[in-house]
Amino acid sequence: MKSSANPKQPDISVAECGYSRVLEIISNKWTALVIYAMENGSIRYGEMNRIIVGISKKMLTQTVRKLERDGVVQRHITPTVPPAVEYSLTPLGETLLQPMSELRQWGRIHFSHVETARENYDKTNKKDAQSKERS
Amino acid sequence: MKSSANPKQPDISVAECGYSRVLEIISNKWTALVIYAMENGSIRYGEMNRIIVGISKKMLTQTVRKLERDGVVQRHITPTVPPAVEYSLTPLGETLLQPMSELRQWGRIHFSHVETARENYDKTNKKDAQSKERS
DNA sequence: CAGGATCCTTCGGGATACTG
DNA sequence: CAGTATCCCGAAGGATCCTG
Repeated sequence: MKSSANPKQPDISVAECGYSRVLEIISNKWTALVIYAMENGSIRYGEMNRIIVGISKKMLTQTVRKLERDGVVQRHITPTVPPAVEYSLTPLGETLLQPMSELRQWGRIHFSHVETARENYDKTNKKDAQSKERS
Repeated sequence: MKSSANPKQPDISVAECGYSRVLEIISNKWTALVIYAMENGSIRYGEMNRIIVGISKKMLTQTVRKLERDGVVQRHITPTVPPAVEYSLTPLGETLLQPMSELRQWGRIHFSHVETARENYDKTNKKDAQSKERS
């Protein structure tokens, strides 16, 4: 509600930043993995559940539903006796692969640097009360 | 612990995906905004607190500390009478600007599409119990 | 097979008050 | 000015059981 009283820089708001909107879509724990599971085409529910290490059926369903609602994923139901459900990226979903793969690249290239920085930081600031590291 | 029993596709794990590592860094609510606040150079604590709409001092400090620990941000303290603290991106931090701006671009370009998809989804699946939308 | 429903724990993060 | 310290709540997410 408060307009910028400081002309030096524009206000940065969550609402106006396109970035926040993307994070709203892909920032949770499993979404990215689910999208990657579909980057080679259709994949079945159970297959994803096996391939994505550590995900529960609840979280898989929840994640995939949210992505479907956002229009980045589609469901194809084959009404066989045990129902077979296939998931795949929509054209909109495919447009996400590029920017996401850049982030993944960044992680591969720079993450060791980040880990080193963390060790140095923790070494310098000897505070056991923090214990923010996850060996 | 369980190795891939399915040779058709490699396992996708949180631990092995570079993407998850990046999200670990930038996926929380404020990090991206804080980084954007620094993309034009050094900026003071209070200035960020004013520019980033809605952030609390607690969250600003917490976010900036985490980024410092990860090596993407540096602190410069000028020990004047009221201390002046400047924050800026490290070289490592600057490498994040590019992939992040692509995500931001995606949001600007495609988010209206997502909103439309949501409306259609909610219209089709008339379930008030869901109420996942945030007008 | 592909979920839905429930319960329960953890944690992000907001509000407020205090400090060097 | 630039934080730190507490309290507290709602949402994220895991575990378990049930179903068409």
